[in-house]
Amino acid sequence: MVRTPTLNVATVRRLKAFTWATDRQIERLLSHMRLQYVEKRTVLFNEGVPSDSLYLLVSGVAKLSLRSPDDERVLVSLVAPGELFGITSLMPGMHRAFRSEAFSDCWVGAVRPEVFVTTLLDCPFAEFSAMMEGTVGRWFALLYRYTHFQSSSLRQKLALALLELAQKFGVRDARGTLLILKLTHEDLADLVGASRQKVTEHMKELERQQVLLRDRRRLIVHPDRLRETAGLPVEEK
Amino acid sequence: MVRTPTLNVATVRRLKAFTWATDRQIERLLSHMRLQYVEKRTVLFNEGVPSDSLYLLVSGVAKLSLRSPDDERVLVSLVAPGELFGITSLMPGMHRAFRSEAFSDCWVGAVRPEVFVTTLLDCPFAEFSAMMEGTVGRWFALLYRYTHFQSSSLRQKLALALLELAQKFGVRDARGTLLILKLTHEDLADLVGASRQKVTEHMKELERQQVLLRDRRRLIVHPDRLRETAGLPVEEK
DNA sequence: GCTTTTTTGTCACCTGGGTGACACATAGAG
DNA sequence: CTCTATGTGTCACCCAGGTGACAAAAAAGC
Repeated sequence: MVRTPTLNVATVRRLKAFTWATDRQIERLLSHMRLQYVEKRTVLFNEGVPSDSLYLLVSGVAKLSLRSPDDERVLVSLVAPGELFGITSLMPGMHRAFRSEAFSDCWVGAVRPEVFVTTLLDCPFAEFSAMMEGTVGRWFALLYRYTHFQSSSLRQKLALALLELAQKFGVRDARGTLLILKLTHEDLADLVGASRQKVTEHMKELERQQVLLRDRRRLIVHPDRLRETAGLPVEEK
Repeated sequence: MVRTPTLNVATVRRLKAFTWATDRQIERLLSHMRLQYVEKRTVLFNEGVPSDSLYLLVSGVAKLSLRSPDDERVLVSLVAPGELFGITSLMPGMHRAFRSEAFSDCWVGAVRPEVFVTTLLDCPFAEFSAMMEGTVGRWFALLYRYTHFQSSSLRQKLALALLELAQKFGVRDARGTLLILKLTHEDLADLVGASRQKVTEHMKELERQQVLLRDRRRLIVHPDRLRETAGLPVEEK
């Protein structure tokens, strides 16, 4: 049988969590936290599902991972006791970026993100949340790209990078999405961490496959086909 | 000659920046923002320097990059007009993670992070900042690792991953830093995106080089030597 | 326009790391 | 203490992508 750990201010302090908060704040937070036991290998949440809870790892080790195009698991990070995870819940309407599962038997505390923010910061959740999105939201996109790079071929990395560029610099055009930047193959190579020569080869190939085309030194890409060559689920939005 | 753009509420709205803020808030923010012209290829800040400003890209394209062990530049991201960058300034005492330079001629607006937070969120900067560190700080470490993976050999990736694990799960020990986890080579392989076999080979080699040693299934690492094999500057802290 | 510089396209060749296969070691489970 | 499952060590072989080299094509100066 597993003994339920006591979760009080002293425990939280020992875990070095919320070091900036006062005892009173932590007490209030704990009163809203539900403690749960998660057995090794059990999935706590999956990537893609709406994120409505924020978690504190009390004991054990948790694991964040994602599924690559070729259905392998990429281990993104191991979570140590005292760490918060499931942070996508702090941004409005965001879905889980990673799957979380217990790497060893764990005790985790779950809170609603609104409660977390209002008790610890005394500021409306909606505002905080918008602020987070406006500031660190972009960095999540980066993390997303890089974690997905991990298990991808050069072709897929290129597609992923071009997709990100299309989101940032793209304008709709009769022929697709026009990137309002003049990028050399060398820039792209630096972006995906490859050699210029191979980028040239793959770009040529992508052009041949009608995934993109070039008008002088401007690129026009076809996001859906890019998404396909990147090996992403062709999501509709 | 370059014409200075006007920076008013309408411009900000057009850029789709701070969409959640009220006109009044934006006005106040703008009154504290100093606009500057950055010529193509000019460095705005370098990685490692203290971060005391937050930037809004008004026009042009900015570039974030980092220097890899073998002195190549990794292009981390291209910044589009309307994006905020230099976000490390929102976390207490953090240094710049990337170098930022103008990819094309740019106009950027700079604000002090305290002003940014207090005008847009009406909450003490110190608290917000601590909150950011406690929540998204960990993700920065991840981003750091992944961006550095980009240009690294498997050996270096392993060293980088072990360093991160040492920070999270390490306890000091007579022989070095003991990782309080039982990790298989397969786990490590998943973490660095490599095959189990090669991880075995490299771990053996690292053991031979006294970078780490094993006590049954527990690892004891030597952070300084890891940092060295990872190709990081051997920082003292 | 003409010249210089920067990009692009394509080779041939090399190498780090992936794959499959299998023996050995270790650790839980009973 | 034995049995079984899971992890480790080491092969031989293969391939994606790096490297260097160079010609053709575009841009950028002037």
